[in-house]
Amino acid sequence: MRIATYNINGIRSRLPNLLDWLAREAPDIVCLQELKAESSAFPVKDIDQAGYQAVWHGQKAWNGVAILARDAEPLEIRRVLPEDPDPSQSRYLEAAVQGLVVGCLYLPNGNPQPGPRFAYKLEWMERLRSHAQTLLDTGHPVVLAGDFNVIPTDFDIYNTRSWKKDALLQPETRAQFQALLAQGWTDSLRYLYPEERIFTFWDYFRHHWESDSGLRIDHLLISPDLVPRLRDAGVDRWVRGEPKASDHAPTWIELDAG
DNA sequence: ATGCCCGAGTCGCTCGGA
Repeated sequence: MRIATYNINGIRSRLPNLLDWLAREAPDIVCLQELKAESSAFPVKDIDQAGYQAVWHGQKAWNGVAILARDAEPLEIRRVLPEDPDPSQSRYLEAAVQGLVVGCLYLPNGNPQPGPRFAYKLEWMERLRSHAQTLLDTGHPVVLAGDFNVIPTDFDIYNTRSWKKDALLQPETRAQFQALLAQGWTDSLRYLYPEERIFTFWDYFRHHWESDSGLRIDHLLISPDLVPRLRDAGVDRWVRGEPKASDHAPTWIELDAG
């Protein structure tokens, strides 16, 4: 079973890219972020014709998350992070699907830093950590997947020179991410490929895709009981090279049947 | 120290993204 996370950066303008990817890679479960569309504008019919059922939580212009399942129905558990500092932002969606609990998240960017946006990011991470502990305590197999907007280490970025002040790699940001992992979560891609340079995002500036100057910020964290089932992980880089591509590439894990 | 390249809405500009 393959589970993917993909920051689509506008589902309306990039629906063809999404459908091409679904048709070619056929992931079983998909977490989408940055729909940039209201819930009423979610392309249910196209997703259905592609063979997927979905739950989604949109928002006008910004944010927005969805969980898709191929030939299965995702059962919504919640559509807001408990005690979210600003629940008007659609950044979290959780569903039960294929015997898993899947949390789809779009963590705040946090720039400029310092400032209220960065404070909101750290507060959100605090709330995520609290909820993540609750999920672990249930004993269910859980995948937390999404755009974390966290560069875990300097090995996860092509070069830190022009990013020193960026919210994505500040010590406080990294400490929060490490504290999350310390609860018992596994960063699946890094776990399987500790020595590989892996990127999931290349910004539109300065020909960063062409020079492979990327970041690893899209993550799939798995609960302890899923580690023995972790078969493989990767990034569908070809998607980033398509015309009108999102600045993120789909990132996935493969799990053995439970 | 700032812009670069994008999508979306307020629409020919600003804002947020990362």
